[in-house]
Amino acid sequence: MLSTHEAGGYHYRYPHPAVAADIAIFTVREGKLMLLLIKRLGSPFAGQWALPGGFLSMDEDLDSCARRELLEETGVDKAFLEHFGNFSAPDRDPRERVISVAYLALIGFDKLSPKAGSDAAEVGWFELSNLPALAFDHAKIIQAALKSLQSRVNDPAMLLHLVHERFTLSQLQQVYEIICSNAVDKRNFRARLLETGLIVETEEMERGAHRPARLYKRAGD
Amino acid sequence: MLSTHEAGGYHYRYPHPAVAADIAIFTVREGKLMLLLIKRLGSPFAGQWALPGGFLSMDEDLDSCARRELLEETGVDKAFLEHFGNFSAPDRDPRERVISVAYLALIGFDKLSPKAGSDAAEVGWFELSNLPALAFDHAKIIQAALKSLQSRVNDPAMLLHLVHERFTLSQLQQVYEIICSNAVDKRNFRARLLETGLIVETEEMERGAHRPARLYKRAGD
DNA sequence: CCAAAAGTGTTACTCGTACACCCATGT
DNA sequence: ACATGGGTGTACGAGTAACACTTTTGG
Repeated sequence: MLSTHEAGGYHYRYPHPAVAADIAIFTVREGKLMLLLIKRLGSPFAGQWALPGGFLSMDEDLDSCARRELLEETGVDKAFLEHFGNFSAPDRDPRERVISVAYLALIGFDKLSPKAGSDAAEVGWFELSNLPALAFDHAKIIQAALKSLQSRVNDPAMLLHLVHERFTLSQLQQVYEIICSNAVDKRNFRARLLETGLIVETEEMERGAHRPARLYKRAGD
Repeated sequence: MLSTHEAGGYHYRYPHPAVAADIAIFTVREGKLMLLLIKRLGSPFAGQWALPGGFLSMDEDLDSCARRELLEETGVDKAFLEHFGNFSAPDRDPRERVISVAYLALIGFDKLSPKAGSDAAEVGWFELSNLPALAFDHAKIIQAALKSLQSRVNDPAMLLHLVHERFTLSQLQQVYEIICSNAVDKRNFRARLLETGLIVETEEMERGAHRPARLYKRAGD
C-alpha cells in the first residue's frame, strides 16, 4: 500500500487515480457573466480551451490546491472559493484516471492583476453564453458550476465578491440579475440588502452621464 | 504520467493519492438516530470503529463506488445517497495519502437484510448521541454529515427514505423531530406534507395500543 | 429642456406559525 | 371509564412581492 520513490517514479500496490482541482472562475464585466479559461498547449485536446486547474500536491489539501491554482491564474488570493462537486467518470481523461474536484470561484473584475498569473498558457475570459469548444468533460462541469452559482444568488455575501471595492446598489442588482437572469424590483432589492447590515454607504458618489449614484462598501471595509 | 502494471504494482511519474468513498449511513430506530459503523480489524486504528467505505476501483465513478459500498454493508441498493464533502488533510491516514469522498446515506430500518453484508468485519448501529471512539478523522466527517442531513430536513423526499414502506404521519413527524431536534406542530406538519403530493393514503391502518393510525405510502407506490 | 439612471414607501398577498378539542381503540 | 395517541381548522403575524413618481445630473 505504501508508495516508494524509486527511479523517478512512484509505486503502489493498487492502482491510484490522479486527483486534480479544477476551478470555474466567474466574474462580471460590462454586464456579462464571464468565465476564465486557459488554452491547452499539450495533448490531449491541444489547442482547446479548458478550466484552469492542477493536480493535488502531497503536502496540501484540496482547498489549498484550489486556492493555489486560483492565485496562479488570476493573482487573486482572497476570493470566494467553494467546492461544488466531483467529476469522476472513468474515461473522462484519455491519459489516465483523473478525479476532478470542482470549485466555484468569484472575483471582482477590478481585482485582477493585468498580467494574470505566470502560467505560460494563453488565458482568456469568455462570455458564458458564448463559450468555445471545451476539453474533457469541462462543459458539464461548467453547467454544474453555473447551477451552483444560481442556487446561491440570494446570499448577499456571495454577490459582494463579484463587484468592485466600491459599488453602487444598481451594480449589485445588475450582478444579481445577470446570474439568475430575471429582473427584480429595485426597491425590494435595495431594502433587503441594506437590512442585512453587510454593506455600508460611503460619502463617495459615482459620477456618470446622469444622476450620481452613492457608492457602498462591505461592512468590514 | 501513464501507469504501468509490473511486478504486481502500479507505477506513476508523479505521486498519486488513494481515493476512497466513505459513507455515513443513517437510520431511525426506536426513536433514535442511528449510524452504521464497522470495527476495524487491521492497523491502523485496529479495534476502533470507523465509517464503512472503500477505495475507488478504476472502472467505476465515485457514486458507483459509494453505492457498491452501501450495498456491501447493508444489502440495500435503492436508498438515498448523496455526496456532501471531501476530506483531504494530508495526514488524515497514517499509511498513505488518502482522499475521502464522503457520502450521506439514508435507509429505513425495515429494509436492512438481517445478515447485513458479507464483509467479515463486525458491524454495529450506534446512537448518534453515544458514538464510540472513531478512527481517522471520521468524527469530523460524521459532524459534517449530520449538518448536511439537518440542512435538508425540510425536503420531504429525503425524509421518506427514513421510514418504512407504509408509515403513519406521526412516524414521519417523529423522524423529522429527531433530525432537527425540536418539536413541530402536528397539524402544520401534516398539512405541509400532504400538499406536496409526495405521499398518498392507503386503506390500511396501523393497529396499536390505541386509536389506529392511517398508513401512507410514497406517491410512486 | 430632455434623456437617463438614482432614489424613495406603502399596500396586498402568501406563507409560516400558533393554538385546542374531539375521536377511536385497548386495557 | 380511562389512558393514549390519532385526527382535524382557523386566526394572526412576518416576510415577500407588487407598484409610480420625484430627483439629479449631462448633454
